Amino acid sequence: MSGADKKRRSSTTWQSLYNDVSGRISDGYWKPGELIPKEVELAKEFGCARATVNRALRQLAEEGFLDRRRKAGTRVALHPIRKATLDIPITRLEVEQRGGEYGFTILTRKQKTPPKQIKNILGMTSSKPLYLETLHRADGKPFMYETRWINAEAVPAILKESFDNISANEWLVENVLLTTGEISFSAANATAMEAEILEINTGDAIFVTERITWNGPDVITAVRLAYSPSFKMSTKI
Amino acid sequence: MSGADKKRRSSTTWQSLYNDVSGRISDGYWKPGELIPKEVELAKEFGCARATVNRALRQLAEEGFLDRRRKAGTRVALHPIRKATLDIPITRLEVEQRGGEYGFTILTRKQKTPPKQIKNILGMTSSKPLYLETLHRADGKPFMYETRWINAEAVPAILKESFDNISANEWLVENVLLTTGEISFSAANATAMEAEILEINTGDAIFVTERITWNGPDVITAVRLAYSPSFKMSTKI
DNA sequence: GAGTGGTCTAGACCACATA
DNA sequence: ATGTGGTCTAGACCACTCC
Repeated sequence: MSGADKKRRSSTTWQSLYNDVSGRISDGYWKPGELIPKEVELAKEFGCARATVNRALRQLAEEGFLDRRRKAGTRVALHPIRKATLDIPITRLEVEQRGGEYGFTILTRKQKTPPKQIKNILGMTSSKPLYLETLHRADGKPFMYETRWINAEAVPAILKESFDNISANEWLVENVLLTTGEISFSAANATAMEAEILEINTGDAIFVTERITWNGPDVITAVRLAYSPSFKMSTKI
Repeated sequence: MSGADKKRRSSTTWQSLYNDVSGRISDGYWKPGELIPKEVELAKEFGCARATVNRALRQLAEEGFLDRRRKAGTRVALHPIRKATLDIPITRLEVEQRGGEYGFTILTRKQKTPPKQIKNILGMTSSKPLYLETLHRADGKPFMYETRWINAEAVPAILKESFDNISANEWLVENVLLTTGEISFSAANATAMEAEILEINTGDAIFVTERITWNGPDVITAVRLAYSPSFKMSTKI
């Protein structure tokens, strides 16, 4: 080996290995359910460090193409579960990304006793939660109708916010960081009231997302978003 | 330092660092938009290797909480875009995970000239694509109605498949690996025909997902799934 | 040009699941 | 008990960006 070679980087990057392994799966060289060589062997075959192999295989496992288990080794996934990643931006950005001009109106804002269903979600609170109804608009036209309950005990500062310039959505995102939550998507027929607010017909199919957000053990907010019928949520997989 | 200490693992793992950094963000020690210390500094502060810091910060960045750029450093995300990851299993598993017994019926199966809209998606093909309508059932009741176009040129083997024991969905997953695609979710009012098939009322809101799947440059399949009204898709974020 | 994150290496120990 | 992936370290070079 010449002196000029002694510092030559291996040309195997984790991404190139990722591609090579992908190729072997997609062209059937390794079949679903099959055990693939262990990290040390792949490292030797590709002339790179085991850490590099690990990086590539971990990525493929995260994406659902490989199943990895200690001692048992790495297998090609039998049922590659595709994972679709949806970005959930604040509504203002969602509208702006679609090229619309954002606006919103607070339709209702008061502290009130929640119905039992919401009470169960928010848990025991000594003070009444804040209830908000907001109509979000794109280019002046109704885009989405939001009904939200906020646990005033967990976020007392919100009672002082006017929401003149910032929606509850955005306020919470900026003031309550690192939350966890559950989100669901479904379809519903617009009620008469929803139809009037969104300027559509009663019974029109609307896309609904519901979210419950926690900060540690405390429920912060429960929200239902009813989108205008033309709404479509999409992503690459 | 005693001999017994010389091999003591550092107690800083990338996950503990992940939690520490998360904590500093959520309790406001580092605020949105703020530059946080560089990797070398954090490594020194936490007494670990830079690679460990990198692992923790990379994870937080992937999850949208940090913005990282070479030279510019690492900042707390201004608008932490939450990412919801949806698992898209094959329909059989989807039904079984909900505790139902899976069944399906092929309602239509023929090669035919597609409407213009589908032709645009599939691209120029010399042979007619395969058109399939499938009703998927859970415990015998309609669960989801699938209409699918398959590019017979890209997957000629599918013309020989009877689909007696395996749905088109599942066949494609097992035979065409490592695809890319686009997926969208929306709501629609059931047409009279859809209502009859799903045993619901015309106009009922149904949850619709549409997918286009590529294998490299070739479109493999375009499919529309119309779910029974009670369907709700949910995930943690 | 210079600073920061991105990645690779070689070696080591650890944790977990299987046999 | 043993084998495999999971992780950590210390050091190095690279690549992208901002100035």
